[in-house]
This record gives sequence, structure tokens and C-alpha cells, in this order.
Amino acid sequence: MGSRYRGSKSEARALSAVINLVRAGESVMGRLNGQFAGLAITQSQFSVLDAIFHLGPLSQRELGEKIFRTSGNVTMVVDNLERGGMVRRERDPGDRRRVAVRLTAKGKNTIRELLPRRVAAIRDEMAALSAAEQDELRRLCRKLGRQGG
Amino acid sequence: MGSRYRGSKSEARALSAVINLVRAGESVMGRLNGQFAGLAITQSQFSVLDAIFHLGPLSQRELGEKIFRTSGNVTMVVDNLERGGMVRRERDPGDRRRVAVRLTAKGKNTIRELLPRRVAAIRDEMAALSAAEQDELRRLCRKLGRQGG
DNA sequence: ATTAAATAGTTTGATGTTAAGGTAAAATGG
DNA sequence: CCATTTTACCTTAACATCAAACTATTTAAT
Repeated sequence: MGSRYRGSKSEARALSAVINLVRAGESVMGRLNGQFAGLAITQSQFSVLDAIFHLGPLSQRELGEKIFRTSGNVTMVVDNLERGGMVRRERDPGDRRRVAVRLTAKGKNTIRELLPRRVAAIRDEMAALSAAEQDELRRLCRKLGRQGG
Repeated sequence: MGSRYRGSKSEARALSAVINLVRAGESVMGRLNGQFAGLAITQSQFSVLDAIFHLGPLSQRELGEKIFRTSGNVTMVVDNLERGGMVRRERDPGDRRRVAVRLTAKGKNTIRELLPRRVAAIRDEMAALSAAEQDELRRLCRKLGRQGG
């Protein structure tokens, strides 16, 4: 997405907004994920632990919905978390297609330790904006996100 | 990043803003990349073609700067573009460490065809916001993006 | 000139990601 | 009950991504 497109004013405005939107998201997340450097955890893994921590055991389908990823992807992320001893898979006896993903003690400790740090880092990141600006950003982003589904 | 964190008001506000920011960026880009479905081109490849198209031949280091990716990543993306006949690598005779990445005729045709479509799609995406809102979104995102680097 | 440091690019290993296709189980409709 | 469809998960192939280690080349320091 170059910044040199010569078109209508409205196109230039939309282009610039999108570029900055995507860049802001990437750079904020990039800095937040710097927290995990060295720790044996990734952003996707954090998202999964976080979801289970707050919502209780979930099936992989539900996890995919929560973190907006495909089922194939959830399979791999849960694989890696399971290998690290963070979660346990439990086949649902009632519906044997389903697999409940549950936190282990280690997983619970990990997310309990990481969450406050993550929240603090987010607070710091957003400190660049006033409270009103944060609310406005949220409002605008919601309008955009809802768009296609 | 769950939405059930019980903390201070300022933390909840920051959290919600970040979640919606990242989600908006991902969902907008996801829909935009739907354009490429079926075409033999990915978002990263598009970014590289776009950068060279607008700025002229670039070294891989410069490309990495433009698209905010590591040099190892640029190597692979350029590999794939080169394999597809979109770009050509040319070793710089003055500094034999450098490689200039240049558009081929095919690459030039491709990006010339894709760019207007992409711009139109972006305009449509952003039509959910008024001009003033787009400008405000841009302003807020710039503030955030600048933060750490 | 010799050595040390910096730079450009590549490679490797691990993880993530999707799309497309496959298997098993459950639900649905005769 | 049986066939069909749907659902949940897994697998594969291709691409993306980073961090770290590596090669080749250039620049800087002595």
C-alpha cells in the first residue's frame, strides 16, 4: 500500500486511514509481543490460554471463533500448548467429535502471571491517547470491523 | 485478549480500544486480501510489487524497511515473486552485497492491474466512516504507531 | 596493510496461517 | 433403520514470519 497513489481526494483519505490503521495495530501488537520474547509462549498461544482462563474449557471450534482463526490453525496451536504442558485435551464423552481444551495447573499459573503484565503494557501503549480518544478509536474501529462480518 | 478483565476503568478502556483496533485492522485486511483469492499473489507479494512500482528498484534491506518485515522474510517473498516472473534480482556492481529488486514487464502489468482494484476496495471499506471520521482515525492511529519506533 | 566491526543477504528451525481435502461422529429425513 | 448431510477435528501443501546463526563484502581503526 504505497503512499504515492494519485487519485481522488476520497481515495487518498481512505488509503491513508487504512495504512495507518493496519500499521498501528501491527506495531502495537509487535511491541506487546516483545513481552513474550524469551518466554516459551507466542501471541496465539496467549490468546488461547486467555480465552480458556476467562471462559472455561472450550472446544477447538469455539476457540477458533474466539481468536478468529481456522480450525487447522487451532489444532496446531493447541498441539504446541499441549506439548508445553499448558493445556490438556479431553474428548467429550457425550459428543465424541468434540475435544474440550482445558488449562493445566501450569497453564493456569502461566496465564495468571502473564495477564497483569499484558494489561499493564496495553495501558502504557494506549497512554498516548486520552480517555476520550481511546473511546473514539474504539468506536471507529468497531464500525470498520463489523463491515463484512 | 479477553473481554472479561476486571480491572480499573482506564485498563478496561485501553483493552477495549486495542482489541478493536487490532480486530479492525485484521478484518479489513482479511477482506481486502480476499481480492487476491485465486490470483497467484499474496499480501506480502503485493506490498513488495507496490513498493517497487512507486519507488523504483529497491534493495531487499530497503524493501524490508518499507513493508516492516525482517530481511529473512524479504528473501523468501522476493524468491517467490522471482519464481513467478514478477521481479528480477540484480547484484549491484558497486556494492556486491546489495541486490536491486526490479519489476519485470509481467510484474509491472500485474501491479498496474491490481492497484486500482485495491484502491477501490479500500475506498469501499472505509465508506463506513465519514471523511472526518477517516481523518480522525488516521490521526489517532498515527499517534499510536509512532509510540515505540 | 591487517584486523575488527558493520552491513546485505541467505539459511535454518520453529511457529503461525490459510485453503482444501480427509476421517469420524452426530443429526436429519425419509 | 438407512442414506444423506452436517459438524468437529485432523492433515497436507504452500506461504509467511521471526530470531539466530552464517557467508560475503565493505568500512573503519590502528
